[in-house]
Amino acid sequence: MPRPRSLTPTLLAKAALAVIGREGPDGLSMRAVADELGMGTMSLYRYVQGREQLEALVVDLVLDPAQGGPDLDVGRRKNWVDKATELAVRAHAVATTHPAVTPLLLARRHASIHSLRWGEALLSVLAEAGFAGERRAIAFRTIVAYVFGAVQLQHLGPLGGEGTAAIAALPPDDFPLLADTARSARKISPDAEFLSGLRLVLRGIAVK
Amino acid sequence: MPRPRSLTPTLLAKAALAVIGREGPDGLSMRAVADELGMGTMSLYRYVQGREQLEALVVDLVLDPAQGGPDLDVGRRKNWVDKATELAVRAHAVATTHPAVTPLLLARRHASIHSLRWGEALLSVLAEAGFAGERRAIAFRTIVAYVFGAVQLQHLGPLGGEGTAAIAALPPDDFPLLADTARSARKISPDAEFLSGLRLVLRGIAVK
DNA sequence: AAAATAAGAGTACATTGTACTCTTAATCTT
DNA sequence: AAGATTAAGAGTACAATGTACTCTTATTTT
Repeated sequence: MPRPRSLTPTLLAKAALAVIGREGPDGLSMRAVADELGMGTMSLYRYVQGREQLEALVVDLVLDPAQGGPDLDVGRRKNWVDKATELAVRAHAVATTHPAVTPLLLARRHASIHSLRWGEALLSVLAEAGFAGERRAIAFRTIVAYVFGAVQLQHLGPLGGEGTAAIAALPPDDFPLLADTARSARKISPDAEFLSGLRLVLRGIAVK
Repeated sequence: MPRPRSLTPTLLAKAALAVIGREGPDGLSMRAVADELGMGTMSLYRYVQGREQLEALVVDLVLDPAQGGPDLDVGRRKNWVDKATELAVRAHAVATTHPAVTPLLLARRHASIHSLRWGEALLSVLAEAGFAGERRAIAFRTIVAYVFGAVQLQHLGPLGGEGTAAIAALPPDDFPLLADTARSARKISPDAEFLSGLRLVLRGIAVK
């Protein structure tokens, strides 16, 4: 009977994503998204409960496999390490392809169904590999901690980023190893760094 | 010639910490801190450039070894794995002792000198163990990624937390392994979980 | 054509960070 | 001892934000 809705959650999320893309993460506001859609600010509240839920929609959009999120099918690979690597690399790729969304992703990923599906997929890889009970739980949480820790590190730590700037501004004599590491790290691409670290983590889990 | 300052950065940080402790992380505001100190809001700006710097002061205070932050002396231990474990555990302990400060810690740790010192200490442990160049850089970043990923996970994921609530609200049939893992994880204390994961990571780094 | 109902617009307010200006207290000079 | 000096601190004001609440309007069913 009533007037039909003009938006879908996906449309809303895309508008928010466009705003973030144009104005950066801090440019996201209810007003900006409403303007992007040519609507009144308060009209958004017909679709989301508030800003938090809007952010959750963005995260959901980015993580949606149908929209470029991580594909969860790793059936082809032979051993579980390769399968887990594939899942982790895809998650990492998604998180770093949209750098402006990374903070949102880190903060709200746990509320996204796609994120849960990814977790379930990783767990099933571990289960197939024979992990069970507490050992599986630990292995799982360790991988997840590494993946999202690395994403966060990469977000803060790129060469032009705030982290490196702070280090560069310090007396290098007090932090010789940190300076040296920053130099070494400059030669490694973020993707290669992630992969190398991931191999170490998975190796530690794999060894009996 | 002028009137002397009535505050030190430490005093300011302590007031901010008190506010966070009483009102939670979202309760931190320039006004609240000023009230806590019995000053006008704008007077704070004689001591900090803005809110960001105030947050940095809080992080610095929490990470200060002289105030309960991670002690960096691990000379006693025999092998590098034990030393690295000690450093990681201390960092984890600090980060989780002040749960209300955890978000700040994760966001601004890189700007704190104490955090850099911790990094330098960890690197020197790795260097003594014979790691150098890219291998050392990777090992270092891997450990750091795990430590702060785990802190973040623990912050979001405790039983009463938002993460678990979201999982519990879902159709358990779609996420059998996730549900099972949540059950297994409930038996493990956060500290034990952190330590177990850390052992896996360090083992992966140690194996030739 | 009219009624019904949810969609969407508009207004208003509390909360925040902070720019700017004014007042005041402590020190140094004479 | 008194005044000059200078930064400390108070006060005011404003822009940006999230959102509660009310009013209007478009669309579908009767």
